[in-house]
Amino acid sequence: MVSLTPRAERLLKALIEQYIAEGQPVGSRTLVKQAGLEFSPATVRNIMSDLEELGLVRSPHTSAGRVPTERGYRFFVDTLLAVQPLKALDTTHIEDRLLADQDPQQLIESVSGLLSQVTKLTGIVRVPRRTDVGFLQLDFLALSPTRVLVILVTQDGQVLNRVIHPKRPYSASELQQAANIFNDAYAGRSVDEVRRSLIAALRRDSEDMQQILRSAVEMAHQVFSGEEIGDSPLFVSGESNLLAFPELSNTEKLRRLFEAFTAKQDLLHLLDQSMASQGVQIFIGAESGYEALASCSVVTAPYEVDGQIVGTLGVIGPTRMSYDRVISIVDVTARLLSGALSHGVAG
Amino acid sequence: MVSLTPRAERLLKALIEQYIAEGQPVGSRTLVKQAGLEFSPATVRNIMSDLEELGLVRSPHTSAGRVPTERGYRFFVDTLLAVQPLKALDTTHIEDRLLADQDPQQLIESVSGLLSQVTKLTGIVRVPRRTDVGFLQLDFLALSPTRVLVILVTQDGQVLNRVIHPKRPYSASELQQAANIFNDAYAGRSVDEVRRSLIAALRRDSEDMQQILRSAVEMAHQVFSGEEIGDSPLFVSGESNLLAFPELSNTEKLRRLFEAFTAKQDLLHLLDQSMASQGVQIFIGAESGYEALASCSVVTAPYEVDGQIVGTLGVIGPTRMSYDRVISIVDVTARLLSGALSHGVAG
DNA sequence: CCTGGCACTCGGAAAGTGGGAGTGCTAAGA
DNA sequence: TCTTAGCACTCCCACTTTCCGAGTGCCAGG
Repeated sequence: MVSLTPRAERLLKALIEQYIAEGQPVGSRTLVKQAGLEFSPATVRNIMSDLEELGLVRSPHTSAGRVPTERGYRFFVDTLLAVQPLKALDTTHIEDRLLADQDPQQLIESVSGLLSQVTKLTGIVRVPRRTDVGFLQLDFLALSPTRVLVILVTQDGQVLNRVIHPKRPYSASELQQAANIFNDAYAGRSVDEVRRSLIAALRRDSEDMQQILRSAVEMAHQVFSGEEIGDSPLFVSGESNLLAFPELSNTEKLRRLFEAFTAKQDLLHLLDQSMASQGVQIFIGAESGYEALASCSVVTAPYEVDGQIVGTLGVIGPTRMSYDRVISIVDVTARLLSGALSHGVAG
Repeated sequence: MVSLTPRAERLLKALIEQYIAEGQPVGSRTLVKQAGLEFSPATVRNIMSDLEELGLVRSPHTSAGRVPTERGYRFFVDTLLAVQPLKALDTTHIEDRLLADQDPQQLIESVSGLLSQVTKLTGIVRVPRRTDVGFLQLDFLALSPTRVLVILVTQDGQVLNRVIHPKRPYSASELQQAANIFNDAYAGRSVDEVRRSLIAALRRDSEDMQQILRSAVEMAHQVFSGEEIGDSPLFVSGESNLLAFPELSNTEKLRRLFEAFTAKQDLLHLLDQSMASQGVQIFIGAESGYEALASCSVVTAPYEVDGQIVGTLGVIGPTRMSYDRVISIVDVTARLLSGALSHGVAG
């Protein structure tokens, strides 16, 4: 939409890079020196004035240099930024960290920590709990006469457990039998299907069922109706990295941000959006639409299992972040995670 | 050790209470007015001078009022503080929150959130994973030809699971048989015992064993040797509450503190100490022995299951915290949690 | 031993100052 | 027409100065 002369583009790029590196408003003289431009500060001033009219930069005050606006960052990211591939060193570092951990669930959880360590920002990962996953097995174990441990296993290896308090005591063999009947009845169906059938079965007249299956259905229902299945938890790591940025150290802003990390609601919505599209997505400042994320940018990328997008990971930092580096890290991490997960499932 | 005249005690108490409430150095005049003392500011000054010599208060500078020292807080907590019982309202609030959640593991986890919400400080809970707990059942489930899900259940209802990659593929019935043999062999022993026997069994010549048991032992070993059992995770909630305190907003201090929350190592050690003794324990400032906790106090209390201490919970806040309130909240929460857990196990 | 009085100290807010970085504008040069 | 040097101007920031008030310590009298 905005079109600039090549020279103006070059200038804007240099300005933003300088500002990202130093965090100080950039003046015409510094810019000429730093970027090795072949025209004079006066010319730079003229061009910067144009850029200011276009809303790509602004001066905090008359005698300060220029600072990128959110629109400026957006233009920079869309048009000027050539994301170069990560150094092999970094890639292997990430790869090593991802391969060290074999259990898919743990793997995904550890990724937020990995992202925060590599970027020195805050890492976030939305963990999928697919509800179309296959049901594998249910177990009833008596812990005490009134407490039964129900263990639900899905075909992708998730294990969910819950302690329930049945109406009457069951013997170990009764529980065993109930589990067997239940497993036979529901083998191979998806978790969603099982949940629906359970609800239907509970509505139906209990006379239709064997007494023992009836009990099994009742107990199983308490696990299948739990929030854990289909719930999408969010892992956030490295919040304290953000304390290092002076532009965020405004206590009120920081407080809001940290509350958003705790509440997670806004972040979840944001990551949902990201899940709808492929590749790296970038939300700069107000673009995210959440007040708490003002003066922050979020870089996200979905990850896949066997070609299907199942979750999102990303990084949160100040708008003044090293976009090229962060983008490539997020991108590579998403790819490597997808690979590790698909690999894991396949063999 | 230190003994004060009743008047000096009264003065110190009033001073500390005032300082806790306002956060500003307390002058002689304010103290007289605020605490309704029947002697003059000059007298108060004399007494404060004595208190300063004893190291219980200090002035930030010549013409400021007095501020409690850590020693002063310690004396206050040990001698002057009469912890009044919590209002019934608060108690029932905590009680409700604790009863809402039935699963012991979740219950314990939610307590840190509860503590942080009620105190507006940071809540911490050390979750026990006792290794002397009884082994209940092991399951082997084939996820794919090369991936076996191992599920370990203890008698207190903990469920641990791990995906392993056995050397050769096993059929479902082989796995079932292996689990049966294993469960028969180790039924009723403690997790620790099982772990030890597994190691011993692996050392012994494999000729002694049935081939199938040998496989079971090898696979089980990978789960029992995992760090999860006997590992003691730590839950921390409400870190961002601490952002509200000006005395901590020094960025460097805050950073250290948040890093301690992430690393958890120091906190774990501290809570271990607390677990060794009964009742509420208070660590004021440097008493904790951890640099990161400077100008913070930690109030902890162990909680029990059936009369035996299994874990610790507590609150971290600035040294200038409302000790009486925090102490009673921590105390009540520990008692109620103990009750809820013991109740749960018993019936 | 308490208390009023008084001199003293010190921090912090308010106001003043100078320097420097940076701008916009203008006019001359390419 | 575009670029550039020059210059006046602006404004922040860091520094100093000033001033006030809160608070202290000490002394002398009750």
